Amino acid sequence: MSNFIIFEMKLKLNPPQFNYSVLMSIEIKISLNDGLYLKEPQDSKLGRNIIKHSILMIDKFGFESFTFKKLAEQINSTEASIYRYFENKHLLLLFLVNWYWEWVSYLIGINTINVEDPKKKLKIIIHSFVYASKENPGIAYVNESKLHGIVIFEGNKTYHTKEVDNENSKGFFKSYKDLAESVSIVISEINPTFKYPFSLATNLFEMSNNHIFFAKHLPRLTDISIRKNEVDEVESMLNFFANKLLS
Amino acid sequence: MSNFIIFEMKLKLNPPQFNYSVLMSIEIKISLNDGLYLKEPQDSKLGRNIIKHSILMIDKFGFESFTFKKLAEQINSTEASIYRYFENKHLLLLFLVNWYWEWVSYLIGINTINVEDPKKKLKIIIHSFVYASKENPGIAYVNESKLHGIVIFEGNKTYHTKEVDNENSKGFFKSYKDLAESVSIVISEINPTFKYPFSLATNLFEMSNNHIFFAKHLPRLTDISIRKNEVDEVESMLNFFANKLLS
DNA sequence: CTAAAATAATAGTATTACTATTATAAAAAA
DNA sequence: TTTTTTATAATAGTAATACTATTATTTTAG
Repeated sequence: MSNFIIFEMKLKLNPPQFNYSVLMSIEIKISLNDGLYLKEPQDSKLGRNIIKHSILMIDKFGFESFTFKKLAEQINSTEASIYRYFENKHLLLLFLVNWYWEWVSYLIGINTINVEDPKKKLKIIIHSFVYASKENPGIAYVNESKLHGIVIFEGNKTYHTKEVDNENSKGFFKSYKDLAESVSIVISEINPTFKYPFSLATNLFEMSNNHIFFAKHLPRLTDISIRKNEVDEVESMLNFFANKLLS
Repeated sequence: MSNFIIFEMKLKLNPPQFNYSVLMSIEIKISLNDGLYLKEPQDSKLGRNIIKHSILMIDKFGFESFTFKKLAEQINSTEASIYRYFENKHLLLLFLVNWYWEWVSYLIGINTINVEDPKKKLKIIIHSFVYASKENPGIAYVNESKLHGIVIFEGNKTYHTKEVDNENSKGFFKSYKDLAESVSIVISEINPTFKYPFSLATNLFEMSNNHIFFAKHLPRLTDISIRKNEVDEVESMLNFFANKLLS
């Protein structure tokens, strides 16, 4: 697992001496394939700013009209400085999406700890797919909710390029594949004779994103409606599909 | 239905007179929402050339690196002339993808004529999703097989843009929605109590394209393998999913 | 044969996606 | 503390892209 946890202790000495308080903060750092960036953005203020504001800007204006120049203006830096962190905007998007895949894996990990029943596990997995954004906001420079929006909107542009095979060989999709595999294991625990555990795993993930999108933008392509709570409905639908297929 | 058929008769008079032969050709013209183009490309030689070679070039080099300039060079025309047919390359892609959706609808239409049993109908639908390209090549200027490749690779870029809502309101996705609806009707015939006929319809279509792609480029995301015949396998998988869900 | 329409040729513009160079500021090492 | 290293900012420049505009030439239709 490429997630790890840093415990950081801050000692705040209020004047006068002896009258002090101790503050403890826990921070999760998700570490990703280092081919995705030129310089680890999570380790510097500028880097974290790039992450933070690229999420906000891509969410707001869309990936196509997002440029490093505009981002630089936004964070009062320069195009050249951003290029020292990311080779190009496609790899920045890939970084963000990988971050999201790892985040979902992490959520599934902590929420299924001590859960034995694979059926319950799969329910939690489905919940994590749909509600990944609403969980406790873990990292200050990542708005998980908007990042989820980006994954829904732009996620599959990361692999629908002529560079897939090349990038795949460098492990740029490993986080997604690991996620799919861990889900497929649960699926096989529920029904060891089920022939399509990987396909179902990815399909549940893709379907979750697709139908949240369809409900909002192309409602005639789905039975989910935003009039009710669309994410709840998507969750029920995925549970229904999974249960029926694995029964 | 926006498909119609033109019967055209060509009379070839071989010199000398009286020694003649008659040649009859049937051509299908798929007509699409006229907001997709500035000038109907199917009605002129240059227009048909644009369609033909844009399919070949997008399939070969990918949508991102496809430009009107390169296309113009390829067909010995000019950028400006292409712009008289299509406002921009995104709308050209949307035109092509709509053409494909209509083509699949057309195939389903002719192949399910006189078929009563909705289960058989759904089987034919799934076969059409997977094998749309291998059916009789209908139109000289469209390489259906490569167009299917484009839909697999670039299809969902057509709606993952900030213009979706605007373009949807102009009916630019009508062909897809009509296709989904016609499939959903068959699904409801099979099982009238099934709660997600539209979702299943689109999911079967998307899944077909996704898993053909995954098998080739991200094999750990699917159970389909290219070692065997991947399209056949996808077809079996979709049939299994549909049958199980509707049972 | 003429008029109208379609296409080609050519030129030009703002923006994008970068690369390169130098100056300055901040952090780490001596 | 000073020096050295490293990170960032400022500035400039380039090839390609996604167009628009204008005029010339060719094709088609009446």
